[in-house]
Amino acid sequence: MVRPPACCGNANLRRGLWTPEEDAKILAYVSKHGTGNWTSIPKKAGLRRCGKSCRLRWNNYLRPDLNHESFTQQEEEMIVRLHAAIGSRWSIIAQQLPGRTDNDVKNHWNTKLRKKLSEMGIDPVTHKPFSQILADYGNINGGLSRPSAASAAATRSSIGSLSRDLKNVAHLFVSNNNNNNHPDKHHQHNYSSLPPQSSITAAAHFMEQPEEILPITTECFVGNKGEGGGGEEEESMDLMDQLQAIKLVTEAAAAAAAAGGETNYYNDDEGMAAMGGSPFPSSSSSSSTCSTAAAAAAEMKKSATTTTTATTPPLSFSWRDFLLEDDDAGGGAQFPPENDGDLNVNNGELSSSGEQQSLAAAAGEGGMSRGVIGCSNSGSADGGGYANVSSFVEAILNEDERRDVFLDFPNLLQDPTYYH
DNA sequence: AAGCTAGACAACCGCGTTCCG
DNA sequence: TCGGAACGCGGTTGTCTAGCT
Repeated sequence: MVRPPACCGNANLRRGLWTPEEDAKILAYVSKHGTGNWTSIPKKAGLRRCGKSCRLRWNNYLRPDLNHESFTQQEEEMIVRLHAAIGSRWSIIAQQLPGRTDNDVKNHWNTKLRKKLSEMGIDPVTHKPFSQILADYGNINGGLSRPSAASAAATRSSIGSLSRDLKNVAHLFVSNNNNNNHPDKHHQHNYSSLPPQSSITAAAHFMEQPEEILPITTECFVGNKGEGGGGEEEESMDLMDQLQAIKLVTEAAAAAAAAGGETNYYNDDEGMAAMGGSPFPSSSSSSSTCSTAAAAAAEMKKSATTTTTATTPPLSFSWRDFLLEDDDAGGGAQFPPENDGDLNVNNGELSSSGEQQSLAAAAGEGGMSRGVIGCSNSGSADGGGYANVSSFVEAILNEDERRDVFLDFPNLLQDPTYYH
């Protein structure tokens, strides 16, 4: 029999949905004192909740830097791609989506994206077509014939080398950015001497080396996290570094495609049709193949100021990209996707102006449904309903509390990193 | 109008990890 | 070094709403 957590075992503690009054209390308290020890916060704030519940409420809903609007197309792409790469590591995926929590991402995946993929005939777990899974199953039973061994091996080789290359590029990234993060000098590749742009060249070069055959699995990305003491592999690469590696390689693939005159824009009408009958609207520019942080930031800033522009390139995204077909698929599905897989900068609309949006997101009309502040779920796709409403925090705090907060902590409601 | 159902999402639970005395 | 508390994370459940019959 497992003993319930001490903080939650008290029968006098409230559970269930939060009331606006409770939200106001915790907001007022955190505004003044920050988020220290969560177990003591409910008591000090006058809440009959356990600390864990308070922390969850704060992290998942009340934090001023959260984006309460519906997920954008770019965010959905990011989620699906990252899920294909690393599986249900929601917190890591959420880190790539400013203003989103792991719970947000997880819920959105479970309610929307998984279903979308399934409707497209793609297994949301393996990101392979159901038909291929069935075919593979048949193969296991000695059934269906496969394409020529030569072509299959070639494809497998390129994928295998890619998985290795991801690690190599990640090391490059690590050595370029952390300088001394890797204790083992053996892993400090020469590429660290290359300028940042050269990483793309290096990555592209890696992708042409088929001499090693390694299966590409999620373990290629997460297997050596070192979590729980299980990291036997000598290269204990941080997952965020791995994500950066994915980014680099996808950039390299995009650059290679561009050099070869290939584009992947709207090249999958079938997939688009499956997603709802039309290509995704190009709600913002995400054309960045920029390789430097400065360029990415500039791109992000640019896109943040435009919602729709006729001149911005169409979204370089195909749902086929999300297929993780292996050897005999032959349908153009590749990993990584050909187009730009920039993991960090695609959400310009959320980042630079994100805090203002998130502050305003859940207040205003429709922001108080279900008796819980901010459960608007209005899903206004253009966010127009949020532009001029008072902030989310303001909506919760009453007049006096608000005044106190602004007087005592003028930066609180403007700096999303205030608490961290 | 009432009942039913599916969708959406907030919140909880349990477990592993990290922190700290 | 050890043990307990705190924290973080992923899976699951609960609750509410909207739409349909």
